[in-house]
Amino acid sequence: MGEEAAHRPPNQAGRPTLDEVAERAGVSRATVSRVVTGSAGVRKVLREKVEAAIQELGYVPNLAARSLVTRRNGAVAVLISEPEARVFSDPFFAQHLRGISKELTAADLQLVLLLVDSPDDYDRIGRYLAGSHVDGLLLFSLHTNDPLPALLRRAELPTVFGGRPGWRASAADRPALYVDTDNRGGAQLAVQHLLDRGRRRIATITGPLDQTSAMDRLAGYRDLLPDAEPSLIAEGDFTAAGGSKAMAQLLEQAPDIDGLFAASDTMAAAALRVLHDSGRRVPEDVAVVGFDDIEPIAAWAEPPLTTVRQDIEEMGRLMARLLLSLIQPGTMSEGGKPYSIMLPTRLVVRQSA
Amino acid sequence: MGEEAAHRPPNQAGRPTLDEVAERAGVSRATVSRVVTGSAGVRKVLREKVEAAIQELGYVPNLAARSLVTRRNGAVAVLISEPEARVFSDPFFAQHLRGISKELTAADLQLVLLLVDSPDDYDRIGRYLAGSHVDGLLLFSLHTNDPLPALLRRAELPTVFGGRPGWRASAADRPALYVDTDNRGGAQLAVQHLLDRGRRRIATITGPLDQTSAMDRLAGYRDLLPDAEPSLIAEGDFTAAGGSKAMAQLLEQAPDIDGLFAASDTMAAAALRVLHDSGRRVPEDVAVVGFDDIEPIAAWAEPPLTTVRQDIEEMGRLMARLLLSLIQPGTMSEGGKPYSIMLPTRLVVRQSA
DNA sequence: TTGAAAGCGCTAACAA
DNA sequence: TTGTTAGCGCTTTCAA
Repeated sequence: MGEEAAHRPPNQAGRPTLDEVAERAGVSRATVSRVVTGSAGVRKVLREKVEAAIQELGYVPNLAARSLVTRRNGAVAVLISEPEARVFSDPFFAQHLRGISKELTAADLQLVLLLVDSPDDYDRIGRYLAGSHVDGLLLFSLHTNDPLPALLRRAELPTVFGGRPGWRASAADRPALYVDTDNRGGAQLAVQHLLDRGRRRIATITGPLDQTSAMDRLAGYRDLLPDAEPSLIAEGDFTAAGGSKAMAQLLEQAPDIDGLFAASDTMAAAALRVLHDSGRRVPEDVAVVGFDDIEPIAAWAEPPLTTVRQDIEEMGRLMARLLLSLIQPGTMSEGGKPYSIMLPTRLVVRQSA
Repeated sequence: MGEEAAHRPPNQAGRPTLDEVAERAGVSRATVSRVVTGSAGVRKVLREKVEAAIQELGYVPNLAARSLVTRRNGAVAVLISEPEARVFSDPFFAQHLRGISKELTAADLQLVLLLVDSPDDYDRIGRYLAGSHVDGLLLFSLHTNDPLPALLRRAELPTVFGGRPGWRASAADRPALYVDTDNRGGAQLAVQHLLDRGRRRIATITGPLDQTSAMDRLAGYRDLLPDAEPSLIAEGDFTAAGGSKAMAQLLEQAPDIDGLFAASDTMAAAALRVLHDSGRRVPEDVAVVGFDDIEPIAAWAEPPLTTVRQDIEEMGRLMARLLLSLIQPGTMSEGGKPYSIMLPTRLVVRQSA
């Protein structure tokens, strides 16, 4: 009972604290802290003593304690707000995450994944984001009517968007930072390729038109085909089911089409099947170009898809880097202000067009 | 200069603290804390006063401060240790994550995603896990020679495995908790279906045999075909490329096969293509059964794949629930000890067999 | 270059 | 039922 230790709860799973390291190394807490944080001004002798003690004890700093005083959390949230099944029917987000993870890892930041499932989640997410648990936010897949931007304005969290956000910014807002694929240019590439192949009745299956990526791809189509009749355009939703439906609709409205630009590989693959079932040959009767270049879909489609490649992993990496420049202003090599980024696309020619 | 506030750094983005709420509500810090944590014993009058103050100030508790004293973090790590591209060529992990996220969300826990990319990462991951930043760990995709288990033993973190771990436990270890699919039973389902269809020369393409899921699926095949010759078995790696190669090898070794069980849909789809290119018809000449039932692959294969369905999202959900029972012993409804779980599979019959 | 000491925001004994 | 008080483990002035 007289034992000091008996009164204290065991520290976290018996892990050593900074004080214990200090005692072992025969220095003060402050010195150990300096060594751990890598700040200058510790003599080599002492530093080595401390490092040895850290090694022997297996000391690992407690992040909670640290961020309580530094007001930094060493963590970044990734928020994916896509209630539809689409998210999980293609590896789009997985690739993004990989890119993000690589970059964050290099900066020693943790990735906290926030998935929005139902509208109820917005509340919880809002609380979390406001709770100063993360230093920044990477935000995906906004539909134009998404309630998230409002939440964000309150949280005042450094944020980078994946894909150009679609809402009208009010004059007071800072411009949103984003990383996007050149969707419009990519669509132009696709349509130009179809034109080069001699196609003249070129239809398109769009994504959901409340997303900028879908809108931009349609805009690219229209750039080259300003006079396309409405019957050549069908709205899909980036899913296979939506692609099938849109393709069937096109075939009904314009049975004489000889080219198709589908705004995603998933929809293109579905269209391929509908075309096949209708007795049309690809590419002989109808040439098809997709978008994304998602390998298991595009390369293994029947026939393999000609498609517009976007580098998703690179997008993720750049998003992370942009966010880092926001929350660690000194760290980044570039001196200038951070800018939104538009990544180029390129055409991958396989057999469908 | 005489101002108190002038000496203090602004608190996190100007966010109110517990003290400010207390002052505003005219109560003590402790009372506010009681209200916030929902612990009993606060009069209704005071509670309402506090709640009003919280509302007005927009107070959100600082998690770092809280976990510093509670020694709980309100976060769970998901560690995916799969250096190969496979992870990102099928939606396997995305589905898992969704299930996990749902369950964790309900328990108000955050999901911290840890991705292992290169061997160097193990070090960082080990440090993170040891740094008491998370309350538990969900661990995926262990190969039998994975260095992770050793790291874990040191970290002493409550852990649930996705898929039965493959290493030999030493007697001293607690048995590992895991959630797995009945891989062996599923494989039996697949082979039995081929037998029922009258196939007699049934080959299999396995996964990488340093993973238990692959080993178990092969065991299921052998259960029904104990006399299968070695030439009917080819090792793949769950990827499309590996599936193609294995299929080509099988065709060479045993050109007369009339049935195939591929241990993943991705490999089955690749095999389909090789079979097609070799002039064989599916299912007439060779009937094919896959494993997973990953929709965009299985349903859209040519022809659509008959396959063994495993409920991946449910696996994720159960993993999370199991972990919760470990780290919140009181909370779970079941009184008993936590057990490893084996999920059933079922055959989805489409056109390939 | 080093150490002493204050305090980050919160919870949880303990007292009242 | 409420308030007082003592830290959780760490960084960071400030003095020595």
